[in-house]
Amino acid sequence: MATLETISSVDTSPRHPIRLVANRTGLTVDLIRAWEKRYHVVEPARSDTKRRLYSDYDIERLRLIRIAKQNGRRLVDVAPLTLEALRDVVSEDSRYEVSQDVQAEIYRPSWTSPLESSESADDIDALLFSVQTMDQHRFDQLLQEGLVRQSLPAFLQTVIGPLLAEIGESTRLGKMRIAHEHMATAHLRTFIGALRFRETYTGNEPKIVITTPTGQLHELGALMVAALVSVDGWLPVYLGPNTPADEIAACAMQSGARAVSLSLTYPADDPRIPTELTRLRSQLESRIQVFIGGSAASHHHELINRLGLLSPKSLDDLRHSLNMLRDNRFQGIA
Amino acid sequence: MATLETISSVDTSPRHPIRLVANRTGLTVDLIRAWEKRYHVVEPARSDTKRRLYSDYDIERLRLIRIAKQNGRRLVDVAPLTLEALRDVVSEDSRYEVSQDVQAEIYRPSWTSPLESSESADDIDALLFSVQTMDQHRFDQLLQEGLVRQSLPAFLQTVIGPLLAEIGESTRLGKMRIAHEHMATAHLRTFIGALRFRETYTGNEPKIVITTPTGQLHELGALMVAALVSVDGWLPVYLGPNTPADEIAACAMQSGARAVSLSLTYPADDPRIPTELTRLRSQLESRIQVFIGGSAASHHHELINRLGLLSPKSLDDLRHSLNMLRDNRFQGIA
DNA sequence: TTTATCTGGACAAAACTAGGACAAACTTGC
DNA sequence: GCAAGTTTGTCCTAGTTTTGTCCAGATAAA
Repeated sequence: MATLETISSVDTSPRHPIRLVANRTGLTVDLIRAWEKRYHVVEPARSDTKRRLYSDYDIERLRLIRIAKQNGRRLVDVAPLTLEALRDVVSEDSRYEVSQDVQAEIYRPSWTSPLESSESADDIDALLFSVQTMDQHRFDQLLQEGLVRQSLPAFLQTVIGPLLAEIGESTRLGKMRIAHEHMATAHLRTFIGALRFRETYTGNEPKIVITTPTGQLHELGALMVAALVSVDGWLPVYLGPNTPADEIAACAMQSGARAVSLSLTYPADDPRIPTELTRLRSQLESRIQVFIGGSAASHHHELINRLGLLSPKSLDDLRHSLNMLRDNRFQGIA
Repeated sequence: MATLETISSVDTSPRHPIRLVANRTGLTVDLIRAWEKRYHVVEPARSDTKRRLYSDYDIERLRLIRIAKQNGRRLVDVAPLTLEALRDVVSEDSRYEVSQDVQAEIYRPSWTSPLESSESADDIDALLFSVQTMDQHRFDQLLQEGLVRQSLPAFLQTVIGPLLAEIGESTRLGKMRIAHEHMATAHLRTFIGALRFRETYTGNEPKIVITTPTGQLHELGALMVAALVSVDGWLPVYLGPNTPADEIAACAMQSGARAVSLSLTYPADDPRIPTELTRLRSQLESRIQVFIGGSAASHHHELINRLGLLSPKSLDDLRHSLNMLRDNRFQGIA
């Protein structure tokens, strides 16, 4: 099954009814027809009884147009664009949409906020509720729907991140059972894991090894990073949680990676962390950049500086650093 | 081995009356007949007195068609598809995308032969090779392809199970690095996790809580069980690894589960196991069955018997026990 | 006897189509 | 900053197709 390579050349054979298109894009049936009527956004083929039949190509375009609109683009402007052009536009916008949202809370500009922060908060509440009622199906469904409404980086940063924090906190305070947390974690693991396959793979991407060091058993942060970087044209080499420094180094070497990303969450003060990080840095070629993220990264600020590692302040910051590294605009320690 | 032939492909022998089919698929009796009348969705065999007799294959197809409809497909489009083709369609829908070229494979007329054991061995070798070369894409691709060739239960039992054992053994002997094992585990976690979405909910399925007890950190066995039981019309409530007995019990109660399945692998002789199992059994209503599986289950044979738990000898055995449990419930009192 | 299934057909609800109306939100020009 | 125009999402009507349910009379099973 050519999951990966076919995404770049999307199937144009018409076969999907309008209802399915609505499901997948998150648009209403009426709206899809209205767009066709007014701007010929898509011109689906017809069955012998005049029913519309859409191709995968059409669906992907509609999905992207929806996101472009959410980012403040006007329909007239994006309607005539090809799939490729749309991808560029959306990818371009996604670099700013998160930071815009942060500003929105402060300045509250009337013109646009790609995602209302209240909307994200509603999403999170709905997700938390489905966890508490152990409604797995609803939980998965909400995750899928949330992703349709915004781009992946925005979704990870405004919904998944806060959701994880909230679940952790609720469990710690006893507002939620451990069983609930486990269920949510297991489903998120599956969901985020599957995201990595959404993006294109050409074979020329620079590689980045992603994992957590020995003692760090929580992998969701690392997995989010893996999903995120693949959007920007990196190929994640994902090792799951709890990998010894020697193994990380060996893996980076064998795969020819340009960077390593580690996620630290719990326990924050594990005594093995300094040892492992030091060991890792010493075994890696100096051209390989090491990023440390996660809620516990700040506990090791000094160590990180001393070893010459990088500790991005947010996922967005990480993306930015990686983009520079990828484009060779980044001269690390030589 | 008797297990192999029973699970290698979905049973096509006709034996189920229409009522049972309706119960298992969530369709009404009338609707099943209407679909047959109009689109020849299924053409069941008949008894000597003209009663319809459906096979497991038919039931599985009907369930998938029901799901496909829910996703917005038209009956005309999905009615003529084979079971395999339907699986792909449903899988594609529930993930919004994935393979674009399934169609090409779908109409390939050749009926693939049930697994040759040598063929499985080849699959496993190829998979191991891709792990050793850290070729993630090849690894994922091989997993996908393997699944197309045989049914999910067969695939889990003949490929994934042995593969896991082999990887574990190779790592223990130093033939493979820990990094390789980690990469393989992480990808398998994603792959098997995603399988659960291929199947689905009518809302009436009996539930089964699936997890591993405190101290057992390996979740792949449990996850395989989750994927497996969903094929047979159970709704898995999956909690990931390392769940305390109290939490398992609470979860079973809140979700109204009919059964609990635990997987034991490593460490095999963890002293917490007896305590946890005893605690679990005492907190659960007696109508809830508890199944213990995994390579370390045999270390606790005596305990399992004493507590009245069940320890199926294989995945196939587990399926069988669960089918009996489920049908007792659906058939009700005669 | 009572309950379940069979066939064939009728009927109704749901979904889709085309064309158009309308109001809210946004832009533009002054 | 206001008025006039534009863009855009939603809704309505009326006619068609698709799909789910129900009925009647007959036969089989429990």
